[in-house]
Amino acid sequence: MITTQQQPCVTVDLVLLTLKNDELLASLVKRDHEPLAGVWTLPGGRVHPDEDQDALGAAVRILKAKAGLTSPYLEQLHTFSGAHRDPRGWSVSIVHYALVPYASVQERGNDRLWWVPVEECRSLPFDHLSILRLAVARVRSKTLYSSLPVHLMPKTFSLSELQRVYEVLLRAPLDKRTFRRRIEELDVVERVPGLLQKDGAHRPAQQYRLKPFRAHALATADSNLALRA
Amino acid sequence: MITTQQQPCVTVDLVLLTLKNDELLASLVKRDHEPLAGVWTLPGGRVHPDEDQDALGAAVRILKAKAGLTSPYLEQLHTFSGAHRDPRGWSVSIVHYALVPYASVQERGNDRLWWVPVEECRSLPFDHLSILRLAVARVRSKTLYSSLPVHLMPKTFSLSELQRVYEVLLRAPLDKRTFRRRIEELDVVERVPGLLQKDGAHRPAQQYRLKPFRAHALATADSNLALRA
DNA sequence: TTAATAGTGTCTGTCAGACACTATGTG
DNA sequence: CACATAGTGTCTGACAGACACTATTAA
Repeated sequence: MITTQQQPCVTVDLVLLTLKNDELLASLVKRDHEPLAGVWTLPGGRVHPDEDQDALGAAVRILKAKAGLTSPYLEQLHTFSGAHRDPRGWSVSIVHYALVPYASVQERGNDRLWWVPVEECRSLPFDHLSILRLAVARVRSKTLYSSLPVHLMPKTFSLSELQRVYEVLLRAPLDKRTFRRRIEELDVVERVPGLLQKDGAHRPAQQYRLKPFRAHALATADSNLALRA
Repeated sequence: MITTQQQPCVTVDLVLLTLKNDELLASLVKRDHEPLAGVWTLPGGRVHPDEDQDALGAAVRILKAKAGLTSPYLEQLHTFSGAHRDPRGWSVSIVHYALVPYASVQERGNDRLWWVPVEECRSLPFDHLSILRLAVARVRSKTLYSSLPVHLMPKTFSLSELQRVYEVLLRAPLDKRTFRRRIEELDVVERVPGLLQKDGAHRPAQQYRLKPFRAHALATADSNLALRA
């Protein structure tokens, strides 16, 4: 493989995010090849032209292989490239980010995944720290004006729980009335008829779920365009 | 690994946009190689690992080579990839978009560039029409909340001219007072001291220019994050 | 009853839109 | 002067934030 050097190596890396105990977590895997075998990095892998339709397809495949997840919210983030990001030479990483409910992470308990609070990630190999930071920034930014965080929720949830998730992502308290008005306008969740959550000495909460047609949003491009147009 | 063929071809394509006579124009070039030699497409080319630092560097090089332009607003748009977008096989295009003042297009008059009103682009080879549409949508979207369109303006301009550009991009009339309040808040342009534009039987207009530190914005990532944080 | 959280009614300050007004040039 | 465009003052309706209030459960 002397000429492979001429053509850049094309990979897909993933930033897999979930929320547990009011903390945003990212998943890392242990590298099994050199260079840096045994070091924790973002999950990723080469594109397989023979089996992947496109980069999104590769992301789906890698997500399935490394995390056992099949249909979370998945969107292209940015493409990182250059001569110096990987010691093996000029490389391209088409980075995608995914949001997963912590419940589905637990279901498919996967020892090879390590979930780290994003705030505690201070160093990662290659350019993976910048990648992680960009993904987190993107999610926080979209949280300001979209319903993106619903993809971090379990199948059903209360509006108070959803508000808590927004507050964690935005690192600021939100007003209950304002929050509920916004969510209603966004029109992405619906009441689960008759389902209440009783969990303590207080009024039970109406349960909500993602509206069906939004449930498997695989955004291939800037889906926020529609929101503001 | 027998597999140089297996490695996808990595290219950078450009959506070069300018504004002339109240119309948004995109630039096309005539392909000089097969397949589709002689057909008009978006400018682009392979990444040159030996001379390009990264994809942005390749974009800058291609922009210089094909359009003679050196420092317009340039930003990564999206990466298009897959087995079916190019007959030669699995390919990756890291698409960037650039905004250029029509004045600088004229200076470096380049016969090989054809400027087409984006509304009139009804078909392009490969997936270039989707690419063009996404770029235009991105620019229009950012116009709603950012100062992006200033990069389409000549060195100095009046606020009325800038408003006209916003109106063309948004395809809607804007209120003068509201527009000027917004531009002032964005804090990206400054008065050119004492410079007035006299062009008719009416009060002359104060000239403005980009604030210096923003003049050469080469965004490597989502620069709109900062705007909304 | 109290405590705790769910959910609603409603006031108010802010601000975008609307638009009338003034300013300043040419002919 | 008339006319055209530049630029400003200011009113107002809509709405986000604030917060008090009611609702409903367990203990």
